[in-house]
Amino acid sequence: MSILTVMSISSQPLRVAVVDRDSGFVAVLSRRLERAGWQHRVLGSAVPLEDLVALRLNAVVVDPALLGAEAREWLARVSAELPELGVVVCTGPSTVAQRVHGLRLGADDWVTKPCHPEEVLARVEAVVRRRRRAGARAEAGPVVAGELEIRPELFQAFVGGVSVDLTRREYELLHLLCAAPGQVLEREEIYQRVWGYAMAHGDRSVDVFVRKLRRKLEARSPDWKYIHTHFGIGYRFEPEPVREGVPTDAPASAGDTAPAGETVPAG
Amino acid sequence: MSILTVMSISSQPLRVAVVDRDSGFVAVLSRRLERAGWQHRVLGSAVPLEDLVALRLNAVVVDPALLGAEAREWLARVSAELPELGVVVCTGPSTVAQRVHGLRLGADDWVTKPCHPEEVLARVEAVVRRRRRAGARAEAGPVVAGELEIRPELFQAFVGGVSVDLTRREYELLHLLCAAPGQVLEREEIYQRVWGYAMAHGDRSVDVFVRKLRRKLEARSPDWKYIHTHFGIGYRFEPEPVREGVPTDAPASAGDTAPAGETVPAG
DNA sequence: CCGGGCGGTGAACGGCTTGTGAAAGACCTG
DNA sequence: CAGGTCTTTCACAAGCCGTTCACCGCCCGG
Repeated sequence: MSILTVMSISSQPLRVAVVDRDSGFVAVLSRRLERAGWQHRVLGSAVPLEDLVALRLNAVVVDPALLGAEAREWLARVSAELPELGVVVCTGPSTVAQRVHGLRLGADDWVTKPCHPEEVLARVEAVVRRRRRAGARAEAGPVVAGELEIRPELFQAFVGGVSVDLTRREYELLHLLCAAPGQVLEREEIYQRVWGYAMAHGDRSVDVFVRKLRRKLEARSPDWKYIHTHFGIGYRFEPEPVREGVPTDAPASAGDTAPAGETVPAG
Repeated sequence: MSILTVMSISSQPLRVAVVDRDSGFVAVLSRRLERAGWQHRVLGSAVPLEDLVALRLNAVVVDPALLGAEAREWLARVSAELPELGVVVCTGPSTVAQRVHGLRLGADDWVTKPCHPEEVLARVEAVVRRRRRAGARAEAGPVVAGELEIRPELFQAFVGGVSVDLTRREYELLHLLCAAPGQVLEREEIYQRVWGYAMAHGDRSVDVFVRKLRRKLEARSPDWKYIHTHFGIGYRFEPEPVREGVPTDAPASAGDTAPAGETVPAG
């Protein structure tokens, strides 16, 4: 219980529609939603998809009994046409509901009444969280930086087309650096954005992970340097790596005059 | 109510023939079809294909018991000559072998009696929808990944042409993984899409079924690794499996450059 | 030239995640 | 209702990863 409360507090308010006629259920759930600070609207019957769009909802809690025989179709359309909208089916103990569920209609989750409002909230949150993450990953286009390629939709990084095995932190750190090529990122900011909270004084995690990344990347393309150190500040990612050791003669002279740290790519 | 309007627009009435002699079943289903506004016709025995064409049907619900010895041929011909026509086989208790056999001959789906008329309707709708956009989408098309092949129309998987005995959950999990080769899928997403609802905290079902799949697959092709673990994230399926233990020397240099991590499948 | 601070690096510890076998429970079948 | 299969849950083992620490080298300011 207390856990659920904490969770709903920590998450930002959501916009939810409840499509149900069970007055008792609606009343309890409604109160709970209000207490969580979520904006919600109770609907006595299903509405056209267009109206759902107009409500700018994050999720909808619906009893398919109100949808009749078209429940399946409705849910399928919502799922297909409103990818941002989470759908939690909330049914009575009927067996038909279970069959419908078995037929995989397109809802994200289901709850059987009677149930705790807490549970509904928790499931709605889980569904929305998942939808958001999936959407974000699908939206975030691939990042290409020289031989290096990051594909968020695959959750993977590639060097020269070959996938690099990265842990979660490694991947997120590399993604962050790659997304801002040529830009110097302060340690504090890196930590904040990868770890999600403020860096404690004396924490060396960022350094250690930069080390790990360097090792894994340079194992693939030796004598290329992707991550540069800025003393007293942080790190910088270079998409067009500068060859170390042997300075590539031709570019070297031209390169020294102007571009050294510059982002200006092959162009 | 408004939803009904939406629904009737989206799922237009279908034309269905029911080939069955089970009077109880036919009566119930008939009434339900009428209520859904579908035009339907009950046939006491199988009819020549030409007549089916004349009826301009969207789908046919048929008990193969009525087809007698010609059941196989009939189904095969329907499948071959009437690609627009969905076929839902509705039988009494049958073995998996019989079902698979029927599906192999061209049926799109099957239901076992006794069953809820809702279920029949739902399956017919699904089948018609699938047929309508067939060909273009690989929705129900076979998935081929290296030696592994998945044929949704048979509900079966094959390794090197030999079928693998999989349970429902195993099959669906493998299908999901295969459909996204090279992609890292998070546990929550896997659970959501295979189980159909949100994963509860601490649920280990995905792990257990990955274990089962690994065991069955690797029993067929030892020292090949299909399913890779991404610590703290989820799993990834590799269509072009990497041989474990001994790094294949010759292919290693050539192979590393291109094929390994590539996601781009055949089509 | 020297010293202090900062970053590089390797290793080790602890916690958390996953692998794995088995038992309990749900479901279907006969 | 009995028997089997499939699914879920549980407990323990194994392994990985993230963090921290210590030491050393390097950069920068004096």
